Amino acid sequence: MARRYDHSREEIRSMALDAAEAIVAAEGYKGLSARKVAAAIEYTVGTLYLVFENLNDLVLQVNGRTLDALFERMAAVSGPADSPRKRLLALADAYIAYAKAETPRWNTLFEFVAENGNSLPDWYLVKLSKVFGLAETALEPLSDRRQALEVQQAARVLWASVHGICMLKIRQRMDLAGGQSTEAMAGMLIDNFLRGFAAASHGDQQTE
Amino acid sequence: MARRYDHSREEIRSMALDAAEAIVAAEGYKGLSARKVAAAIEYTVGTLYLVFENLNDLVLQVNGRTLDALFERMAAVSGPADSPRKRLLALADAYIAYAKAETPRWNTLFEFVAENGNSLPDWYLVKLSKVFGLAETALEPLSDRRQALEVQQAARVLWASVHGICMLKIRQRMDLAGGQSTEAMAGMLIDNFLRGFAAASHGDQQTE
DNA sequence: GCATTTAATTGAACGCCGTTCAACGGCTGT
DNA sequence: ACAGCCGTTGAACGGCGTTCAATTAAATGC
Repeated sequence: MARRYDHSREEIRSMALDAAEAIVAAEGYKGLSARKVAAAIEYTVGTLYLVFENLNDLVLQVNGRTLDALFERMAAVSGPADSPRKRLLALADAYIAYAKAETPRWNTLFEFVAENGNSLPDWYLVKLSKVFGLAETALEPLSDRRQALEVQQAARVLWASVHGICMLKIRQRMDLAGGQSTEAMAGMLIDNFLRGFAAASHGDQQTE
Repeated sequence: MARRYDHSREEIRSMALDAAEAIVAAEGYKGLSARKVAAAIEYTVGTLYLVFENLNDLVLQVNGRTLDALFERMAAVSGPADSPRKRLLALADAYIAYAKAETPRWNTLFEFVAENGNSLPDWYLVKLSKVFGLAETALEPLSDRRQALEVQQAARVLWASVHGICMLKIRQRMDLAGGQSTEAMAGMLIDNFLRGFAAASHGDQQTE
């Protein structure tokens, strides 16, 4: 049995990604294997290696799709008419909602990363930047009174923080949150950070 | 070759943990295997399973040690004479310094977690709480003017956020930080959050 | 219409992995 | 001297990622 040509390379590629996403959603990152993906699309392992460099590559593509989905969901709630605070809260809620709804997929985003020596391809970094960019865009109106770089840095600090809160809650189901919901924690973060950010004029220093 | 009795169960246990820590430090979590640990302590795989439930159990113990080390380092820099802000900044710096110095060990803390269905044993949660507790203690002086619960929640939000920042920087070596150092990002977070937290009296709401 | 080339696909093979457990053989008590 | 104990072994099982010679159907040339 060879030379079937039922599907083009591109078709096989997307079938494999679909199958991999389904397996991850059902069994998590750990449950994913080349043999399972191959079986699901009714090809054999060898074929997968014609289309993907290796399993890491496949997972990276899956994560790329996840980042796209995340971006879509977040972009949909970010109305330009709203205040920075409202936009950030909406973005955080959307992020948290996605992480809760698609926990295995979201987890895979981070369970994977550390493996290949910390070097991610450019196309992946671009997708990541797009997600971060939403927070930056939301904060942009503040650039009147503040240096643009500082606002950008604030957006990234805030977004990394929202992610940290989300991580804490979802990964370890901890009672370390003091009884707050993920959304409430993110809200507390955003409110206090923005209040502090607005209060400080550029160059201010706290001394104690 | 049987019945050597060179070492007690407890000795084997700690030798295995030492070996596992060394392997993780050298090759990361992914490089760890039961066979490698066994070879390093000059026993065979079977023996490991008399002393640990399974490999997950072994890694959990390793992570327990990591949390202990983290706590020690952080506790050492947290002087009660300092202001909450200074203490938090010092804690964040110590946390970041540990994560940088012992990156594979620190990464293992989070690469492991999601595996066993999100249930962590009590002794592990206690160790985690101790680390979080340092941030809570640092913020305690604020409890004069604020409800104790709110201060505790703020500490946890802040700590999860510091972790998120650390994660972002260390796991993906990203330029998504806008050129700031990890310490600068954590400092920006803490300064703005605390300024905002101090400015808001209890029950205040931002409406826009 | 047949033979040859081409390339898509296979699946066995390699060396790993976590985990289990029947068997081994020094040690201890009698 | 012997039996039984039990700490320890290591082969075995099923699964993993990855490779690549072999297979075979389609495309091409004649």
